[in-house]
Amino acid sequence: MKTGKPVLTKDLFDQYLENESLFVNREVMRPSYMPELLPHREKEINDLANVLAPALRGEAPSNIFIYGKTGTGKTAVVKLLGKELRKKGEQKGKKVNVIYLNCEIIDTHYRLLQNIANQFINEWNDHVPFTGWPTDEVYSKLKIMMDKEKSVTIIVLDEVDKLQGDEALYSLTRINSELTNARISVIGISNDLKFTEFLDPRVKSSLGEESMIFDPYDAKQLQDILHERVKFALKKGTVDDDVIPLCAALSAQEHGDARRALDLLRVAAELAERTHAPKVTRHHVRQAQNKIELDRVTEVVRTLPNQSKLVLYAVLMLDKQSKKAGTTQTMTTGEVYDLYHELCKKVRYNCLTQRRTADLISELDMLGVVTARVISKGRHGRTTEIQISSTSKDLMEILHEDEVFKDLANYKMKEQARLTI
DNA sequence: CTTCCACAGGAAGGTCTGGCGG
DNA sequence: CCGCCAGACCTTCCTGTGGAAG
Repeated sequence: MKTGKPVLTKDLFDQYLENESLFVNREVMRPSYMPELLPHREKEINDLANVLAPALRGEAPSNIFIYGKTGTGKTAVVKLLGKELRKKGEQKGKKVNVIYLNCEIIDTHYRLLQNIANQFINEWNDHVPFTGWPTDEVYSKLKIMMDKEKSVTIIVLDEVDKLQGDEALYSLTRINSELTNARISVIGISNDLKFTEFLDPRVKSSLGEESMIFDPYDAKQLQDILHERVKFALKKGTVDDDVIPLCAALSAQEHGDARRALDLLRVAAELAERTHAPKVTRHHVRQAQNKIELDRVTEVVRTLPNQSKLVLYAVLMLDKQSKKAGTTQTMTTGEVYDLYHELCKKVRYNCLTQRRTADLISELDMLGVVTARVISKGRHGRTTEIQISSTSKDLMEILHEDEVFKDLANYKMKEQARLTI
């Protein structure tokens, strides 16, 4: 830089490498990381182990359903036990297959069977293509493959409620009676307690032989989980004493979601690192909370339908205007609707009714983009008071990404009358 | 106390899309 | 391919209402 020459990339990276990193192993803090130790899930691990144990004697364990909110350790427990089971099976000479499938990605009957079948390809060289075969044929092929293997297979279906239709589940439960040498059992994981209510009764009875519920963690338990991970993820002494309790408390308020707690701490540490701070502090946690929330809101706004975007645009314009005038930053349904109406004409959209617009506003409220509450102004009627949420300051730019809204960037509001109110 | 504003928000019905069984 | 149905999305019409002004 002193010589005026362009900075070489090498120097840039050198600078990065010279910076002391707070992390020892960043991966440990990511949601995808599978820990060896799961604090406060000992009971669940034990119970599930008891259910699965028959697999080691070559018998099929009961099918089981596992419920629990996000971040309560369902997947982690199942994966951990799957690993153990495979290991133990090898030691004992009883082969146990554990196949983990996420039904959010593998969501149709065909793809489910295809994926299971392809787990066996290394031994028998047949391969099932990702499309082209009739589903029945995949099914019978699968049966042949499994019978040749003569082993117990445990199929884990994560997010099983995302699976389309129940034929897929039905055929999996039916398969046992058509196998001679092999056995399968199914573990279904879901965060929807009412999921089984809508299932075919036959599937329901055979699949729900056992069930387990994972309760959310409380703040104390979350602290233990965080401590356990921090040991491996961050350097010693880089985390202030009050940081972990804070992360735990904030996440416990939500749902007791361990994933959130870890995210919070990881983002906080990343922010600290970026500002070359020697330690992660409370301050960073607060910043992290804002960042996570901002990222969430940004994503929500990007994927909003255009009419909702336009309504939001009107809200943002009114907010900007009232701030310029130094008045309080709230507005009413009527004001928003009037401006929205104007904007509609400007961009040649067909304008929705006030009734519908009111619904869109309350949707924005539920998504946490704006805050809306019903108030009465006495003689001046009853209305909803709207405010943009604290994290939604710079949403205008996101809306401008959309072609339709670009033209509005230099659009000025006509009416000045309400400034005097 | 009554009045009455400016909406809230429920009910019912219309239109369109997309999946599904025959 | 067609008819059917469910559900998303809107409209029309409606009744209900908190509380400052009168």
